[in-house]
Amino acid sequence: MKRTRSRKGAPGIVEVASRARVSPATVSRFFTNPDIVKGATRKRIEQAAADLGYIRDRMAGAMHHGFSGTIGLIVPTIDNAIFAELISAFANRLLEHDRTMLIAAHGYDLELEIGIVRSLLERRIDGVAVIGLQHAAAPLEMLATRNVPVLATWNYREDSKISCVGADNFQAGYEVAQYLLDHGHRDIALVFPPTKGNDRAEDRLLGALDALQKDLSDIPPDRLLEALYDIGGAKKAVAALLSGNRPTALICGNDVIAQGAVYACQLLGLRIPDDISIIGIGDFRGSAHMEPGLTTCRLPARRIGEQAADLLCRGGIPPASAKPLRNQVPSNIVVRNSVNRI
Amino acid sequence: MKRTRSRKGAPGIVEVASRARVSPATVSRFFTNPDIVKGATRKRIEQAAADLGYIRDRMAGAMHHGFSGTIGLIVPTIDNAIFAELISAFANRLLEHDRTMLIAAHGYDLELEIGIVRSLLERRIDGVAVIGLQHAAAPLEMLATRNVPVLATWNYREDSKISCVGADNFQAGYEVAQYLLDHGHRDIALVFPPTKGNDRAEDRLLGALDALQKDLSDIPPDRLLEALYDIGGAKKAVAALLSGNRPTALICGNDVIAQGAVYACQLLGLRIPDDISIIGIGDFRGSAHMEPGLTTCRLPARRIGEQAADLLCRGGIPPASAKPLRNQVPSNIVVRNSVNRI
DNA sequence: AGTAAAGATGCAAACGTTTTCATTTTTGCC
DNA sequence: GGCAAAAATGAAAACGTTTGCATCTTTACT
Repeated sequence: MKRTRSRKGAPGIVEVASRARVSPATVSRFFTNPDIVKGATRKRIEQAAADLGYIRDRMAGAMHHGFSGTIGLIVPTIDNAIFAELISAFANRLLEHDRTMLIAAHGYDLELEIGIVRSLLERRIDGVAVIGLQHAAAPLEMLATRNVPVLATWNYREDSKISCVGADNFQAGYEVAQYLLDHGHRDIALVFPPTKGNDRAEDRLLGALDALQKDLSDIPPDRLLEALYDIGGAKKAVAALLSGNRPTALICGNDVIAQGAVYACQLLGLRIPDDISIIGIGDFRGSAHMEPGLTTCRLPARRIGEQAADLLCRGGIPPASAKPLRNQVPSNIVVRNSVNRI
Repeated sequence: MKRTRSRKGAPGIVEVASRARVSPATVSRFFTNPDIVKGATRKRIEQAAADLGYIRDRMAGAMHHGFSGTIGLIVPTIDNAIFAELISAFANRLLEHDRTMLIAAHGYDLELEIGIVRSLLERRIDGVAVIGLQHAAAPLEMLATRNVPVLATWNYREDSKISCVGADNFQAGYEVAQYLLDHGHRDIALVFPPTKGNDRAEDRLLGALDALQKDLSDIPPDRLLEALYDIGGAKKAVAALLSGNRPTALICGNDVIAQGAVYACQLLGLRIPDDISIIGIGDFRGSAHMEPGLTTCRLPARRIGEQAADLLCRGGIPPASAKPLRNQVPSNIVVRNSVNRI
């Protein structure tokens, strides 16, 4: 099983060193902390490294200080608008910090997380960001044992067990519901993804219900719909709902579902917002430009991603044993054209 | 700058070895190739490793054989439906191969690729997948020098300089144009992203033009529109186009643009396909479910991603000096409801 | 000009595996 | 039961850096 294809062509630090007529140690110092080598020497090393096309081997370095310069990101899914902006922002910000991102998806199956965490740990990640606050104990323990900082993103709770940066999803749910109430809606249906293992969706739903139950009697069960986490599924579910006696407004657990709902309406020839109002949560890419523009609760994904990256890179995350760090980013309703006053 | 937080809690192969009363070498063998250690010993090692919560350190391993178990993926953008399915499929398949994915985006700026490649190389990636066939020379050279296999995905050309797996984008462009011609359209406008540095878009455009020019005289310049790579931009551009004397059909460089075009029509109160036909390229997530369902040319992103991962993991990619490997995956028109016969 | 402190550099020992080679144990066979 | 061959294991040398300590230069100050 000998691989013929080897890293043979690659010059190492010692080649650079001998070409620059210094010791390997100095070359190493030059790369980690250029200021401590004298100007003249620095020039020579720079030149030698350039001539040879030297590329650092961070793995070898990581053997010592234990830091690989790699940060993990575990998301439920990549193939979806939901986390795209977060992932993107996170990755770009990591790059600015001279880190790289190891990413993996578990498809909303929290049990898979353990395998992923293990795989990341084997690669010596310096830290890991996850989505949401709800996770199996095992992976968290594994990370804690090895003192790898973990940061939950996307959702914020003031009583979170682990450090988090995100928006208060309960409040987001509350706000959209309140918004509809404020606009005179009284017959409101909710379309949400399965909340099992998904604290974001759960919190939103709870928030919405909380607001609604203040003004309304209990929500009849047929006004609470479960839709799978994609446009097609939501479209079908909503189409079914709307064929019957229909509510005046829809709260969608996220913008992807809202998009499906909008399509369902168009399919049925219902005008939005005249015949029915729709509000989403998330403000994903595309929500602004669809027709009609989707009124939704904006969760600042970019900001969350960037903050998460900064925190993880700067090492500002307290160990698992200490009080978690909790950063809340604000969410806010952005009103467009999918909700009517009645 | 001493970090207090260390990997101290982590047992190594030697701890496992002594607990199992074998040499470290045997433990190592157990993990790389379990079959060559005797059943009884195997049990003991298994047990010891479990007791200690041992996790392999692939970095240390990589120091020898040079393979890190990490594959890079460089995409123009993550935050976009375009590559989401590809990325997702690629990542999942890598996981099955027990590899992890290092991903980075350059935002359609090929000059940034060099920095990314360098950063990946520093982490000793075993291979890298890129999008499209057009790339700056420097990063490619860097990779070739170090014998890191490179695979271009998404686009296929029979004369590609580097190994590739993808669909023939020229043909895809040709097909959608031909499809419109077959449906009686003669006044056709094209909405494409900037083709500079984007061989996929360029090939599609060339293909479409090729088909059109067989049947039509030259395309008047006002029928060729450039739209930015996002829904909002496309929507605006198309809305402007359609306010004037409008074509009977639109060829969109990809489904994202098509989506923007659809919204533009809805904004203007144009019915699709009665007032205007729209065809896309890509068949991204959501295209099937929008209203109307988008007729488009399907590029099998999932398949491309999986093939790419397989190729990269199995080591089936010829060195840069040899004849490239070229895998074409078929594209095909999927007809839905956005094109009319006239 | 002389000396102590500060600044640069070199030496060599890590880091945690894998792997070659040598050695020991087991197996198959007469 | 003994012997050769095969299988399993062990010892130790890598892999390419970083870093503490030691050494050699330079600087700053009297």
